[in-house]
Amino acid sequence: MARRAKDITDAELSIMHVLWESEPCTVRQITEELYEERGASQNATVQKLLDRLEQKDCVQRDRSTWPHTYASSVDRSDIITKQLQDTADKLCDGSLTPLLTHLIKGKGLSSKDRKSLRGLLDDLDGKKK
Amino acid sequence: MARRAKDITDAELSIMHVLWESEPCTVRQITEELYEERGASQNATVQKLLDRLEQKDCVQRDRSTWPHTYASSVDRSDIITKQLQDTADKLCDGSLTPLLTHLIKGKGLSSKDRKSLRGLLDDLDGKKK
DNA sequence: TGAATTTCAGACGTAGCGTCTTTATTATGG
DNA sequence: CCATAATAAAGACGCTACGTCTGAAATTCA
Repeated sequence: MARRAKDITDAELSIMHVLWESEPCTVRQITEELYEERGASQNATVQKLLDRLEQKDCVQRDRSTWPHTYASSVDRSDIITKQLQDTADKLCDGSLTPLLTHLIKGKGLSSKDRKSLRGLLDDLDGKKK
Repeated sequence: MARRAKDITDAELSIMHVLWESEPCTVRQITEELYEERGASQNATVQKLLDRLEQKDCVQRDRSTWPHTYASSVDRSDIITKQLQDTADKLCDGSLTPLLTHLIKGKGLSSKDRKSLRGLLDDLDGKKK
């Protein structure tokens, strides 16, 4: 089987969400944000998830502080890009355009959305010209 | 952890691709398509994957024929929808619009693409009016 | 009926995930 | 300077899913 770069799991993603909201963070802060009661085990779980995120190059760890502080080294849009490219690879031979047309054809698009998208397209056309 | 509807795995997806190309299919046909040499074990693997796909309501199985024949009961665009919605749920609070703008802002968009997208938007506006 | 094919049920090894326990390390208040 | 609390580090555990394979029952056809 093809060995793709590791995906971010759900539990890991919940940690990324905390970091994206307020960086940098200590383990303690993250645990308090995610768990109702903060015991030793919850702390260790968060720590482990951070370890793995560090290995995946998704968070940066500052060992000069005590306690260590963590900051995200990828932002939401990086992950969106990766995810969309992944979907395109698996389902559309790698081309993103089918995803786009699919999204546009879908229901949940208000007239305001359409307007702003048209604006984006205009910008692109303008720059290219 | 949240229990989402099962995703289609890579091996399962390769089977779906075969079905999407030519339905209905027997196990044998699929195996021949996917494996160089077709032994008993390869057959069983394909069978098992089809079993799981059936459980996930992704393929339909016709037990009145011999050998049984299989046909997809979801098409590519259903899975694209699910996948995009999944991404939106995880990364954009469920809204698809960020994905769209993200895609449009991305590089790989030719002027022809932009033109056809604009056409799609026009169609939508027209119908709504 | 016998041979070949297909179906069915179940097992296996591997891997990842989320969690937890234990031990070592660091900082801090008395 | 020591005792205590907090944190870091390392590793184990149970679970689930995945892809694969084996062995036995069922079905078709010559």
